[in-house]
Amino acid sequence: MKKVTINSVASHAGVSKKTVSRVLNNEPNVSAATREKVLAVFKELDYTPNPIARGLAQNRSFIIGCLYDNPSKSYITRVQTGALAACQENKYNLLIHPCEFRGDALLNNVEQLLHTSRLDGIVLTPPFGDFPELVNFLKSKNVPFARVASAILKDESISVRSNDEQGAFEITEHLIGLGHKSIAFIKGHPDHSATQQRFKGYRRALANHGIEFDERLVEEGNFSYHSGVDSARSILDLSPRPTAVFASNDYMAAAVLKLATQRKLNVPDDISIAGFDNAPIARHIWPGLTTIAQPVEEMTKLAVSQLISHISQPQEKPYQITLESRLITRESTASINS
Amino acid sequence: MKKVTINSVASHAGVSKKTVSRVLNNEPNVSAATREKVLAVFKELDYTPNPIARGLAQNRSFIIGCLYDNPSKSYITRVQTGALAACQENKYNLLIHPCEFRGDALLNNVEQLLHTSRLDGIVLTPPFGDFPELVNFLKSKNVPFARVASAILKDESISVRSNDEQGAFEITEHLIGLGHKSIAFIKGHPDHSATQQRFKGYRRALANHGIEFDERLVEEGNFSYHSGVDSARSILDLSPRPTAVFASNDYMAAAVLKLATQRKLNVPDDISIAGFDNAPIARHIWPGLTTIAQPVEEMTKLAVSQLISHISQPQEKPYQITLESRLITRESTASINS
DNA sequence: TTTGATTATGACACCGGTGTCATAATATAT
DNA sequence: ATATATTATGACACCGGTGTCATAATCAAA
Repeated sequence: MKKVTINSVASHAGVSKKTVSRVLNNEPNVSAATREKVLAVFKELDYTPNPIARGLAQNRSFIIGCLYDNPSKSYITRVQTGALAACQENKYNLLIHPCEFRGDALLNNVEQLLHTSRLDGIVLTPPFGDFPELVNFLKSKNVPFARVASAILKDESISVRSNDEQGAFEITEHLIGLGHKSIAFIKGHPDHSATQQRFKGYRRALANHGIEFDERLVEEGNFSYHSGVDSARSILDLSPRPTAVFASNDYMAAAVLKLATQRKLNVPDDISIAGFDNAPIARHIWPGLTTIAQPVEEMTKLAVSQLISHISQPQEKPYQITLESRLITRESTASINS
Repeated sequence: MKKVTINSVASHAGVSKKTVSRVLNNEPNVSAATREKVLAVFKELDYTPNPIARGLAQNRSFIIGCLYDNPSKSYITRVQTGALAACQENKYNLLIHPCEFRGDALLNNVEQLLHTSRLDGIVLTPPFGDFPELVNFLKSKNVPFARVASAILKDESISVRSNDEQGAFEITEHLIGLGHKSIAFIKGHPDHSATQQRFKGYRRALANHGIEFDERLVEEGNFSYHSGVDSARSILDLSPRPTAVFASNDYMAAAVLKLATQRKLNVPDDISIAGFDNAPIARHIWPGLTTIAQPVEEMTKLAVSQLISHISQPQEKPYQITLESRLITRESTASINS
């Protein structure tokens, strides 16, 4: 099976390769007859342009890099799904780059990545979108990038996020509506802007309902299941014990649930537990976790689409957008009197 | 900042670009002095060869595709981690390709993928390594591929797997050792060869210990949590109820655990539950699941390394290797008398 | 019909590497 | 010292596309 290139198409169609190239790229100044002829040869020979050659000529790789460092596998998978969807629509490839570095090592690692892989753009998923050094580094290198689920920045960068503060507010309000007044809170990883946002939402809900904020009910977690276990221990040891716990993500909430169950506490009768993210585990455990669902795939897809169109048309103005999240109630939260 | 290419290096070092290329690729016939000189210029100019140009010249993309369709996000992440490790060592990129197609649509989809992305090779993760049509298709197209966690094939293809049959045997034996004689079994997805292997291990353990195989204790699942719920319902409705359940993966085992707990059964006192894979959920729930751990990252890394070296040195004989799995006991299984 | 503007097309260089082959430089054998 | 084998190096074409520019073909206006 011989290779089909632009040259074979050109000679087959009896035109120059440049004309074939014009048809390929929908450039103007090709007569309808010629266009038809060339398109027919495309079909006949089953031609697909070679992205490598195109990349060399245009100094592009058609590859988007996706930077992540997240303990939640399900979150990563959702991010990838969204990013892939956008890439496939635009004939781009996605290069995944898990990365644990911080500080200078991070910048070096990313520089290395850009240098060797010749990425056309890069998606920053949490927490990377919230590292000013990294964002400024990319700006200084003129590398197009998009930020997903990161804090709003007063600049021209592409950013798609969801309303963490509002989600946390709603789920806290849900607990308050069930009669809870002593609601413990487990924070997420301090590097993630979502951590601050969710905490803010929690406090705003308390304030809105005249419940005094109590420092002792707040634990520092880092989104990992393990950190949730530690926080859960402290919270369940409190006396009086809070009647509800709101953990900043579902893994930590699951840890609270596991520990509570180990201690023969009944959830939700003895203690209500709420999470965040609607990770698969939220419905895989008993009782199912009340949580907040975010459109992670959609966020990422939007961000990557926008990134790609920005790469092709740099004049286009990038946008920042915030999507809505949604409260999902399951069995882990109940009225305090039930 | 001007671009550094092989030409700038060549003129800077006062040699031809071909000589620079020789140094780059560690080719022979370069004098030590020249080599030093060129290497110094590499450092001085911070030169990295352009993989796109190299790819065009050698008709390679330096991209490995990873085909998957698996309900378990954690499994996918582990596969990706292993594949990435091998790719990075060899300066390859990994293209991830989730794919739900079957039959002809699958072949078309893969052909499309190969055509447009110019992959140098492809990794088949479960269940794709067990689709003869796909394997034969790749062979006929002369596309290098490696199979991960798939059944042994009597051919020359690269394959790395773990011993599912033995793992299932051991965990079943563990249950038998605890005194269980009525052990239900939930099968996995029929497309996966692991499904048959695990079932075989279960039956072999029963036979080895003189326990009669009982068809009624076997349920058909598909590795998804949801299928586990259905199977769990049937099993828990049996009368007499089995004293133990061995599910072919942890998600289905978690479903059994959830349903049992909902029905106020005590695990493991009323019923023991065992899973397979050692997914994160196995230790995120209470009680933690007894399960079999497999070296998924290592398997995939080995497979991809082998694939890449096969691409560079096609004469090298590909190998098939089987790695060991390991029993992990947690709280979900206990002696029948306890 | 002639002229000028516009559209269609192709020749050719270029992107940044690698492969082939000729030749220059050096080492070894006679 | 000469012939021969071996090593080192560079010139040049090529991979498969795109960009630039010259020119041919077509069309509208004078």
